[in-house]
Amino acid sequence: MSKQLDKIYDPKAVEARLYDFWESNGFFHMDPDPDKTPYTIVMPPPNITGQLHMGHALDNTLQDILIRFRRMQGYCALWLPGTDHASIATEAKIVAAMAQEGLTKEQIGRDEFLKRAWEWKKTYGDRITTQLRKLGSSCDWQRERFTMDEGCSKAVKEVFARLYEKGLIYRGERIINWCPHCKTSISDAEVEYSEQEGFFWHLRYPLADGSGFIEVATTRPETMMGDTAVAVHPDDERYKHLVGKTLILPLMNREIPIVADAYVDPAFGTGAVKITPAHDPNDFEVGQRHGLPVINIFDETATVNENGGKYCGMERYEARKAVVADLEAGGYLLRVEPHTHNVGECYRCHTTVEPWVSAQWFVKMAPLAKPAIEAVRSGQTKFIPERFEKTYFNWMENIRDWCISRQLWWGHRLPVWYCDDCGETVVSKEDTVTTCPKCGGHHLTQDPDTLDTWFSSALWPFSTLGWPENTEDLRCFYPTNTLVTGYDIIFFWVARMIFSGIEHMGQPPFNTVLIHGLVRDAQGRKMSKSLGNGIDPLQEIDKYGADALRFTLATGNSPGNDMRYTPEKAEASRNFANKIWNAARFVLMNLDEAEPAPHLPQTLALEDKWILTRLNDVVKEVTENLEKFELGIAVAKLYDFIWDVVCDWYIELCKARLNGDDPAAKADARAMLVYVMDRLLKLLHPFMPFITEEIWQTLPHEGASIMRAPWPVYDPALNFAAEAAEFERIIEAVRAVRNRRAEMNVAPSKKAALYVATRHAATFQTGAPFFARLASASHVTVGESFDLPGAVSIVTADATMYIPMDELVDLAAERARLQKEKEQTEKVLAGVMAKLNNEAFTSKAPKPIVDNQRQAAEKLNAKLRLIQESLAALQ
RNA sequence: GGGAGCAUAGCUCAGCUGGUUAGAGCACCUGCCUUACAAGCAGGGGGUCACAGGUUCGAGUCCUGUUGCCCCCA
Repeated sequence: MSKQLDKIYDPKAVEARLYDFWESNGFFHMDPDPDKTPYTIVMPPPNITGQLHMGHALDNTLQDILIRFRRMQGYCALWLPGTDHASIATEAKIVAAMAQEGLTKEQIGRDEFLKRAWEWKKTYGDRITTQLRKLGSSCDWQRERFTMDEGCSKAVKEVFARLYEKGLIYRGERIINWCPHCKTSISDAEVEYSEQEGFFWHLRYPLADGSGFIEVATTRPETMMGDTAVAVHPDDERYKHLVGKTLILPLMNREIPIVADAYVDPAFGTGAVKITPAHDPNDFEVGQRHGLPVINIFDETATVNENGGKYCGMERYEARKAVVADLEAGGYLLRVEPHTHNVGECYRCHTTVEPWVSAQWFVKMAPLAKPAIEAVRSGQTKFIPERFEKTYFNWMENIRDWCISRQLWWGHRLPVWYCDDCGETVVSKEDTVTTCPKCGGHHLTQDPDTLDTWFSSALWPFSTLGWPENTEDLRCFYPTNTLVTGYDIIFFWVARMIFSGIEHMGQPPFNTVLIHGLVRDAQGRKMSKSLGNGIDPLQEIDKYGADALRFTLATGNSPGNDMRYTPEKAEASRNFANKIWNAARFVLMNLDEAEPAPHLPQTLALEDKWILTRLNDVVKEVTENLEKFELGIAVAKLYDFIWDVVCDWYIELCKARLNGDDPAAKADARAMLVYVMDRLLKLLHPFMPFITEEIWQTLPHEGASIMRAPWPVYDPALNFAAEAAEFERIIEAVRAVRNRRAEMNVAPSKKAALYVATRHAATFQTGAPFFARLASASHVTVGESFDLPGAVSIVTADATMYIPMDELVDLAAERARLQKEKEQTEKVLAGVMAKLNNEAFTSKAPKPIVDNQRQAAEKLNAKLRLIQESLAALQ
């Protein structure tokens, strides 16, 4: 015995050590290599505010599996990591932290605030990357990037300037989504809608000429101070005669027109809608069409401003109460009915968003969306699963211009200056602009706003590779290959990367988007901070090991689907790790000091040919599954093969030779075990990197690390289909004996002689030692037939086996059992024969399927014959 | 209102382009400390694959409809 392993695998003892070993040896690093095909993944950069959560764990596990697989396959495999400045999320956290000290950002000013933000980045940015290391992520840390580092900032300015010059970025006074808590605009994608119980207030707006009134219904009475019209459908007979007349806006005593607009649904409510262009996106458009004034009644905190008359200074919900009370007092409130409606919330702080008119910067989407749609339509970029392409098309085809300016301080400041002298707008890639290109003035002020955090993320696949410089990295690794991410950020990020890549690089940023779902809790609920049901992956790593966590996440996963995480699954994965560990212990304890590197022995036993054939199949299938991104299927196959085939059978089979007297056979068995383990560890390495490395290093091996070892390849020379099938006969017979003994409650320790009557004498002669070891046979006799009255008989398609155990045999029970087995076999055979006797089946079904059924029938017939013989012998 | 997904063993889920007698893990039952592993070994019970039609030689798998549950978009 050369080395010894503990009885139980202890992840804590190996993970940190192996990670350091990999990282310090540069095994994660990849330089452009003209002799290799590149394979690139850019990591979705986690926010610097974040802790590693299950979503990250899943996302990065999948990426790591793919990159380790491709690296072993010999690709120039680069996984580029980094973090995101997450403007709004980070700023909110810093503001909250400052509030603890009783400070506001206005008090300390922009420069001081940014200083704090960078300190924050320094403190918390490293936390998440440390956590990614614990997971085993084999990303190239030498290339780690940050969305606000120098290179990314340069790319941002470059893109902004280019798009501005092309007229694809513009500034405009528009209605946008405003978060009164974060005090910034947000994009359409950043608004989440939720159903809320509310009310429909029916109001009476009197006609100016005193001839009556119009009834309007609204969910937001407090916005009435900003009403500038009432709209009805042009074909609505009820109101046709009123169009063009004016109404007196209650409480405000302002005259507003009645307009006709097809936007109004006559069947909804009263068919008359109050129009508040400043505070409703649809009303804004109606207002545009009819040239209505826009009266903004809220300030940046959604508090009523001076346009709101006596309600000035009231917060929006307070104003609602006051307005409703006054309407009621004035006789304008007709009735109130309950009503559920969709309310938009800020995706960061969940404050109800206020539609608000303000001057913002936008990206003109139509020209960018068109080629981005085409790239997916043509298959240049594929989504897995494909159905997400529909989601993507639907969004891209109905996309509105992207509001990119944010009234925040943490982020990329707009590269825009305004000339104080002549009012010129200057966009520049330079850090500062001192002279106005129009009037030559020197008084320029930079726009105080920053960019939407997703503006820089959209450039991630090329900004991280050196763009706008034409670097070697960029030439080698762009376009990247696979983007792995959740369906929840297809709009935020994936779509924007695609159009950005096409616009600035001339081709889409990746060819495959592998979409995964959410990791939910045991009850299927979304893990969330507010529910407190989040499971900390680091705690799970601590309990079960990183490999077990990874294995769990990979096993339960199929593309696009959510999964549940339960500790029981992690436990099962840990048990699997321990199983491999112990298999390795067994191999190890049989090895000599001087055991050579993995190789095949000169002489292959029948069981060797069987396992090599099976292994070969697994190599082929797992490789294919991984290439098709069927990671969950690949890992399940490995699990089954390693546990059920190698551990439960092959290792047990090898014990016959290892414990025998033939030194040559012993050496062969040892070599085979080393060879098989070597292959298995390699196949499993992408999923369970730590334990596979630890074992691989202990066993004879070639190379410095398993993570740089070559991926196993299917070898036609090692395909022994006929011998493998021959060996399966033995396995089937062993199973049948065990089964029979278990039924009879015979303890394994109670050995008994076994007589095998078969036409495959040679095969069963070879299998004799296995019956002894695996089927509690004290002695095995193989022959053509035996006359053993009163013995227990066991029938397979290839053999009838007898165990003389007189004291245990109840002849009547034995007959009943055989009768039952006979009936069962007949039933199955009948099903098969029904197919074979069906002319339509034999003529139309593919030949292999028909042959398969023929063989099945043959086997069943053989078995039936043997059962009948046994029954006859019992008479 | 538009679109997508899911429904398979008690629980969690596989089942890829239709093809042996529908699988796994956990749970359950029986027997085992067989010198790698009790986090284990051997065996077992348990499913009208949501429902109703259809296509096909053949449907858990494809089509249509129904029901239920979730999700996204407006």
